[in-house]
Amino acid sequence: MPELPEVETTRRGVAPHVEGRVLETVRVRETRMRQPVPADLAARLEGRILCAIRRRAKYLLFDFPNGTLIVHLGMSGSLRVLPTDTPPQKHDHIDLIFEGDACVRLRDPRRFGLMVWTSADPLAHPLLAHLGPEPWDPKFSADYLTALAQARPGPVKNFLMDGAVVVGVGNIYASESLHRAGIHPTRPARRISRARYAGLVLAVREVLDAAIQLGGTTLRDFTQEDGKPGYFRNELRVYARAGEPCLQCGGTHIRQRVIGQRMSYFCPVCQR
DNA sequence: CCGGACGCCTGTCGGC
DNA sequence: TGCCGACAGGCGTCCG
Repeated sequence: MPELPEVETTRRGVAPHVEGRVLETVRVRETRMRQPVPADLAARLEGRILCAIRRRAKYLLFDFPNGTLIVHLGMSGSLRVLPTDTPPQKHDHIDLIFEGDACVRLRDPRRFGLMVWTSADPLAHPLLAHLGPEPWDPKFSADYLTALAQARPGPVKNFLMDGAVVVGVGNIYASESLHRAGIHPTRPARRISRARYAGLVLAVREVLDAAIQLGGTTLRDFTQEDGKPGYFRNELRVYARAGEPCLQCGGTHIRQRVIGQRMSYFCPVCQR
């Protein structure tokens, strides 16, 4: 899926087309997602103005005057902005059709994503309430990571991908951030110094910022709102590069190994 | 409380 | 060429 940069890319791409516009029609072709798409979605949304699209972690929040549509892209989801008369293809599950011929279309082949409604504060919704800080939140600091890590004997990669620690860092950007910070992904989180966590905080922000600038990373399913892929794939230094030379040291080939049930990539020389 | 294993889905790819 | 298993960007749940 979309990790944070892909979700933010989607938000930035979609928002200018539809913010401030009336949502005229909701078309749901498939309700079977991670959670069922609510049957009353059209009744709640049609005729309402979309105030803004926010992002929290990997969730998109479509704010309407009467509540918020919470969208998650799962592993294979994407949103496109298309002319209203564009015929849907396989796995195009939901259309939000706005005035001015702008159709926001959700495609999600694996249906791990979701689209649910809340009339209350979306940040207090059970899906969002227990999430950790955004990567750019000052709270996400070396002191914070060092303190949390003391209770975490497991691999730092798992620690970094835990949404209660920091949000938005998935499998690609965990490997990339750890490589840039020179930290081995299997190193126990509690065995990492405050100084190295300071470097990791910077590395995470640097990688995510750069990825957002390039429209995210497309491995397979992800597309930007206009259908283009994310170009950060060309900037990946370790992810999916097993066997290739490390761009940092040049003399070592990138290893791959399953850590916490997820494939991980690292340079055994640059990362300790 | 924690981490680890597993399941949810479909599509694709590599090996035989 | 076809079949079959492994694997894929996430995350909630269950179990020990």
